[in-house]
Amino acid sequence: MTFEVPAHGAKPVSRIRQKNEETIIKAAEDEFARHGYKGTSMNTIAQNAGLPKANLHYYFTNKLGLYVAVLSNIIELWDSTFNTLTAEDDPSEALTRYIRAKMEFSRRQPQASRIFAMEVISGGECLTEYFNQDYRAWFQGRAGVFQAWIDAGKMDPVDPVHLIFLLWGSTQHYADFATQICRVTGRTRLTKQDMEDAGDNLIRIILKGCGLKPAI
Amino acid sequence: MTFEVPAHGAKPVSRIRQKNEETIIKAAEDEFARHGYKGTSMNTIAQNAGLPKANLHYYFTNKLGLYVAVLSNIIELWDSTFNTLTAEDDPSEALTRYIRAKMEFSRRQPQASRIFAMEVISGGECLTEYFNQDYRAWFQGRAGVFQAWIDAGKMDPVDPVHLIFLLWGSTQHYADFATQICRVTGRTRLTKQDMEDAGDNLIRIILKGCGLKPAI
DNA sequence: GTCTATAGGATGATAGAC
DNA sequence: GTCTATCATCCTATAGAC
Repeated sequence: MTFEVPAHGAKPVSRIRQKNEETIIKAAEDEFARHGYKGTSMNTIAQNAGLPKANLHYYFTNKLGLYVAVLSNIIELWDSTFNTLTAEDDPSEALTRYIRAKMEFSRRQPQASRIFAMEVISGGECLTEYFNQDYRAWFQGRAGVFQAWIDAGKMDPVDPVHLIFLLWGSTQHYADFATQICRVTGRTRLTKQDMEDAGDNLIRIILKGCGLKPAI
Repeated sequence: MTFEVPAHGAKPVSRIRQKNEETIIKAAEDEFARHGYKGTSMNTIAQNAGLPKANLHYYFTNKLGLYVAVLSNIIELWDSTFNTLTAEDDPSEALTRYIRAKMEFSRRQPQASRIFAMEVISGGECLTEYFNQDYRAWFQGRAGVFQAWIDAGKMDPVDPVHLIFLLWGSTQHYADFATQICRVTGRTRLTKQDMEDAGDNLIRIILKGCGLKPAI
């Protein structure tokens, strides 16, 4: 268990506040993923969190504030998955690891993926802070890793930027479109095995498509 | 110009009704794509359509009715793009054509793609009619085309079902996540050229990844 | 810190004149 | 078929007692 050490001058975060905020954010995540920002009411979140509605406003002032808190939470998770690749890595191994990590994310955090997707689809106004200069630089850095591999003759000269979109689109699809996938394949939900099969398939096609030998 | 020939006993569809319904659906599409179902108000749609709010209710009774009408419209477009592949086709040519068609759809009908995506992400309750037995059979048929190619030794033994999800996910990403793509690449919008480059890249990687020689 | 009661605003829907 | 005026509902947010 870790203690919150408040910065000098900042208010200490009480144990009870931390716990309640977590409960509320969790409940909010489920609702926002299912019904979008507007489609979610503070009332429903309060019920799912087992707290009176006024408490949500006590902790988060606004509905928008709560939503942004949920989004920030998601983005922390997002970033943590994103920095596994370096130019020194073996391309096959690194790409395999990355695809597995993204599929694992789609499996374990589908709501997070969906909230992020809905936010981006509807213009992503709450993500302007996130989609800033740093983000663009970070993205160029990621693309640079692929470019380094290409320049070293380790993989085909594909467009690194579009390769990243291919990786994102194909892996996130399993979280965001799970409903459609289940309907079409006659499943009620996607099992761990389903997701691993999907990941293996992506790894096989994308690696070969980039002129890489499978690392497995 | 085609005339609407009403079925026996059905009400004739007046010229003015047809025109107004089109105007309303178009305005509704823009709003639903941008703000989702709940986030869209009949008031705003009416303003964008240049009609008084009460007219919307005259033509569509419900907000839900209007939304379903918009969705149906989208699904017609959807289906028309989906039946280009047959087992007799050359796999490389057919896949190339299919990816191009999907990218063209993402370019020309991004709102349609986004509305469909948001509906699926949030559970797709309005699509239960669409996601029916026929849909599943149709999907199996599509997968069967790939399986036939595999059985004939024309391509690698990839999982046909997951290949379809790869095609869908990677192409739709360019419509649904256009905001993120623009932010990250420093564009204000995706041009026709951007989309063609993206399509070419997908074609190169996916065809090679399935053991197919490029058809171009 | 917690919770009830309620203000204040927006929205879907309809009645009814034209 | 068109449009104004209005109702009823729901939701965010806050005041104020405990």
